[in-house]
Amino acid sequence: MEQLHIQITIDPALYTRNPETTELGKNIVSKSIEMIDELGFEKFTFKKLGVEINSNESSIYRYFDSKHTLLVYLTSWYWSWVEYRLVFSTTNVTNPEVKLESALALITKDATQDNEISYVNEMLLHRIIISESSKAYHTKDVDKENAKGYYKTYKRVVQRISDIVLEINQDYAFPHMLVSTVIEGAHHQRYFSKHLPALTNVEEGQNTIEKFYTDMVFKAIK
Amino acid sequence: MEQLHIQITIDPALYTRNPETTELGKNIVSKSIEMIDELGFEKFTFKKLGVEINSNESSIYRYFDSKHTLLVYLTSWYWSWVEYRLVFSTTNVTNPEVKLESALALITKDATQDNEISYVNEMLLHRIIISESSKAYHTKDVDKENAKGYYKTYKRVVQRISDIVLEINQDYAFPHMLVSTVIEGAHHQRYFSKHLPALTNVEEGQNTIEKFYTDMVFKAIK
DNA sequence: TTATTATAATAGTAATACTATCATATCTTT
DNA sequence: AAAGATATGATAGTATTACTATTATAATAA
Repeated sequence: MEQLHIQITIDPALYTRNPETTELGKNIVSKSIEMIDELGFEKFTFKKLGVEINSNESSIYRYFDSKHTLLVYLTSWYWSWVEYRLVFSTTNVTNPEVKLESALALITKDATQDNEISYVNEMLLHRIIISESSKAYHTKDVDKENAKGYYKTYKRVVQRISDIVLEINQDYAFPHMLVSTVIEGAHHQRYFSKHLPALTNVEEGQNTIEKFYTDMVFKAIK
Repeated sequence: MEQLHIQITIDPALYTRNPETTELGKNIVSKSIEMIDELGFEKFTFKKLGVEINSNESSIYRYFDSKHTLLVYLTSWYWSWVEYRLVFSTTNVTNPEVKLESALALITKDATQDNEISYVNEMLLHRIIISESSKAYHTKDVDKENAKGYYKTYKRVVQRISDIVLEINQDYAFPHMLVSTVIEGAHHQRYFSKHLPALTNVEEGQNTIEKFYTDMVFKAIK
């Protein structure tokens, strides 16, 4: 993709100090992605992160008030990034079928290295989203957090793709369900293919996940 | 459903002492379901459970060696229960389309109170599965635990329904993906309808989730 | 140069997820 | 009925977690 020097803007509700504005902040985001990928969210701690970036636990707390909000921040970042690429790849495309195909490719394809934003490793982030992101909203505080706008960017992506679905068939009754099923499903299938293959039919290097969901969606809305 | 006095058998790998064999064990299972539903998995602890059942933390550890294995135990129990009802509702049915419809109803419908096994509140358990069960396999230890058979019952349910799909269309290439997509999807949609309604099109009392997935599956495999 | 702000270092707290030990109650076997 | 085995309960202890609070120091802006 072209180098556009875009900036992903995150809702200030998700941080106490904006990590994008300082070196320390960017280190926190950058290294936390690596460490959550490596340790898993449960074993990742701000103390360990502090050691890795030669900083201090207390300094990290000035940017994020808990490791939970950091996770929500990362998922929000991820969905903003998806939204950007979604808009980029669908504007000026008139045929809604073609648009939907690009959109589905975007949400079902394996992420490839793509260094648009220097301090975020999008490939690792994608892996975190697959294995950890559901923990962001499976909390007893979902409703409170939803009210604060924590999940806005995810909802916006679902809305945009649902709109494309409705362009193709305005009478289809379940566009949001269909789109969120594909998004969550693609994550699950990718996780299952690695860890619980009995739950999938994924074949290496065959784009099975993309094929399966593209086929499913177009049949569903016809 | 008929009272058959069935017993759900759980793989001994999932407990250190079989909770079904003692009053204390049954209390642990019973009350843990209530408490996980109420507090969420993160805030639930063996200490709090001990207080509630007038027993002791250390006694609970004699049945389950961690709260994580207790969660896996509960999900395994749930899938065994689903499998039992699945077999019950599909044997002697010759038409595979009818079988698939029952199977889909079973995995997409809202659970109703059904006191077959006295000490397990299946309705609450279903709610736990919806909001907490993905935490059971989103661990860094999945592979190890999978090797120990922790997710066997879930896989068996997926296999059985996949077999029905293949009875209808033996050339369909993605039966396991389709079935696991529906199972996970139905849980997500039910959770979203309560907490993140922008991601669904659920309408109260309309069986939207069942309708959506039934429609989707039959179109997909044709 | 002073004032402001950011960061680092240290200490402290309540809770968590356990493990270990020992006493007591209960149940089984002879 | 006594002796032995087993289950449970009570208590204590540990390392770690997820923070909060305080103070010192370094870097930057007015």
